[in-house]
Amino acid sequence: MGRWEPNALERLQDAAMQLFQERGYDRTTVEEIAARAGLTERTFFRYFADKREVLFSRSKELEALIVNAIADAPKEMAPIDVVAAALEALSPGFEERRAHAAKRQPLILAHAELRERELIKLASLASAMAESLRGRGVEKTVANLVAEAGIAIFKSAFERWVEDTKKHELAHHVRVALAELRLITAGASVAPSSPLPTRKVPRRSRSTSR
Amino acid sequence: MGRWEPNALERLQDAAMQLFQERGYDRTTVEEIAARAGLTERTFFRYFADKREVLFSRSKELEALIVNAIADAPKEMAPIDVVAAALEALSPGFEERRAHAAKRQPLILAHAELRERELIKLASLASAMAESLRGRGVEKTVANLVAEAGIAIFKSAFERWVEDTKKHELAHHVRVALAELRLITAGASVAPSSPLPTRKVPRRSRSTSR
DNA sequence: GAAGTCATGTCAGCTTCTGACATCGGAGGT
DNA sequence: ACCTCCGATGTCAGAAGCTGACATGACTTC
Repeated sequence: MGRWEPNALERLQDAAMQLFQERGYDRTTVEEIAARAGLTERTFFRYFADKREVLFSRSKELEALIVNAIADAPKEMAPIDVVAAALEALSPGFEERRAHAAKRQPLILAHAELRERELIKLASLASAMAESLRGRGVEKTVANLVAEAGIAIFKSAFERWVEDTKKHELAHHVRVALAELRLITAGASVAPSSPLPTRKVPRRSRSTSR
Repeated sequence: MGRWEPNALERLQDAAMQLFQERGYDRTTVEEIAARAGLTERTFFRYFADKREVLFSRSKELEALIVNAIADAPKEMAPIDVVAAALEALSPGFEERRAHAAKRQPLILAHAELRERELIKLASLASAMAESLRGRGVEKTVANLVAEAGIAIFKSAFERWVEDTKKHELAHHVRVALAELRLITAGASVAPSSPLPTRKVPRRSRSTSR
């Protein structure tokens, strides 16, 4: 494998985070990041397709985790519950990185460029989820909508998790968001019987996989 | 107002679309676009913050339409129905531009840069919708979720509208998407009574505004 | 017709990103 | 030990996107 100093990729990521914190994202050049990592600009672009990617390289792992969780869920489980369970399964991994997320998220929110990148990562995640659902026999348009609903739940849950001073874990917020989504869509049309229930945060419906 | 040849902005948009069709997005430079419009590169960047924006300048109008439709909806209407009605209200405007959308959408889907921009426009739309819902007294987290659900519905509906060989109007697809979303979330947990209905695409629940 | 205003042009420069080619340092074979 | 190969990194040149500062030209207004 690699000779030279090891972990070039991580060194670049660390250097980037440091510099973004020190001077802000747009007053940091790729050349500076590379220099701090003891590398050259050209090498940076061998590891990351562009400057933004240095903050998003973990997204493929996330995608894999979710896709697997969806594929492995019990056959009878309803698609929306499968997705919610898959999101809950991310909880431990997120818990480890709460501190990192707390630094990273404000940075992303402050820069449209980075917001865009985050959004396309989520869109890619949605596609992967939809694909995985179709593997379970869910029809295409439904799979797409469930995946989008899953993203909506995740966004809502993640946002609250980051801000949560009580430090509830992500899984908790996922359950809350799903319950809220159910309340929201529980109007008429499908089951014209029961008018919105009053209970605020019902117990979740299913267990987490993995 | 402006002297010189009028409609610089539209000339730039038209030139851009032409060139993107002829050579593709990334083999078209801003300089070329400006030249075809009879202007200079510098002027292009006075009208559009970056190269991508030339394809997205109408998004603010869209946002305004939706925000107003939400604000003007009847008091008693459930938030999700308010949003769906607002989306249905866009139908006529979209119908006029079906041909344009048919050229533009494949272009966007083929280029990650443009996908990103589209996604952030939708995110901005979601924020605006949530804000407008809060103006109706909807609680913050609920407003955010309803807005995200609205975006999910819109994406689903728009995608099908673009591909629809039968040329149903957008409003129709919005109703279908909302109905599907209701089926999806209609599991247990909120109303543990009725097991998933079998009907595939139920009639819509509410009327459209405008 | 002088002054002012606003859209546009000109120019210089930075940053991001890429292709082509050179180099360096270890792995493995002999 | 030596040679050869290969993969990670460096070097260089350059295109394209984007910006600030300032100049210019056209049309309005008084």
